[in-house]
Amino acid sequence: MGFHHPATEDLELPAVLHALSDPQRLRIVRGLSADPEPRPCGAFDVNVSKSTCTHHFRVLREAGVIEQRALGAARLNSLRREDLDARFPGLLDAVLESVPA
Amino acid sequence: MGFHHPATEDLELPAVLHALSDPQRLRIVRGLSADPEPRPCGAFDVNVSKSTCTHHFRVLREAGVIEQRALGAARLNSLRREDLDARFPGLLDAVLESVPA
DNA sequence: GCAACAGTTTGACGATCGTCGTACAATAAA
DNA sequence: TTTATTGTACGACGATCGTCAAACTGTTGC
Repeated sequence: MGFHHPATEDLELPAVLHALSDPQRLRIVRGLSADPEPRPCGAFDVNVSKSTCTHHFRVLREAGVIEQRALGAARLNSLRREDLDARFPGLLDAVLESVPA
Repeated sequence: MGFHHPATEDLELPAVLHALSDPQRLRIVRGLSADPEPRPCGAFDVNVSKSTCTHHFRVLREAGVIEQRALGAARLNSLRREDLDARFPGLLDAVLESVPA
């Protein structure tokens, strides 16, 4: 419950880059960008266990890449695109537009 | 001596992001961007030991962020800006233009 | 109430990371 | 030929990482 979301001005570049440097998390962010509709953790194409999933979403949240909002038992995840663009202009777009490999 | 530099088309986003996610390496890249003149490892504002320095330059090189060219005993480091821009347009600029914290 | 569902917490595991010191190789300068 | 200078190679160290399974909390629905 103690969901900590860093303030926009507290976002740190190394933390954001590290959060984005993992393939699984990159896939989460890509999915969230393709369809910005906030949705629960289970609704992502991530083939790892539940606990690993929790871990990845926490890394993304604590770096300030995503926002997690509780809705009942679920956690609605959304991209903090505005905050990221304000703090690191062009970064998210550059990451997302890179050839999907 | 077996300096391995990945080909442009082999650059991988997670590896590049990981290479850039360390403060020391970020400082190296920033310095190399501020003054693109190729220069030896010792000419950087990095306060770690020699061996750690070698390590950081290798991570950057193997991710394809920098190029290392031997000149006598020294290793001339330069930014692979064109290759990075070709493979991940806008990424390096976004990283470098983010507020220097 | 009870079962199913959605995530978290904890603890563990091997792997990688950032760091160092020492020893080494190669070049440059004396 | 010595003696610096520049950087690499090789362990080593504690810390963090990505992963999992098991147990748990909280919600939804019967």
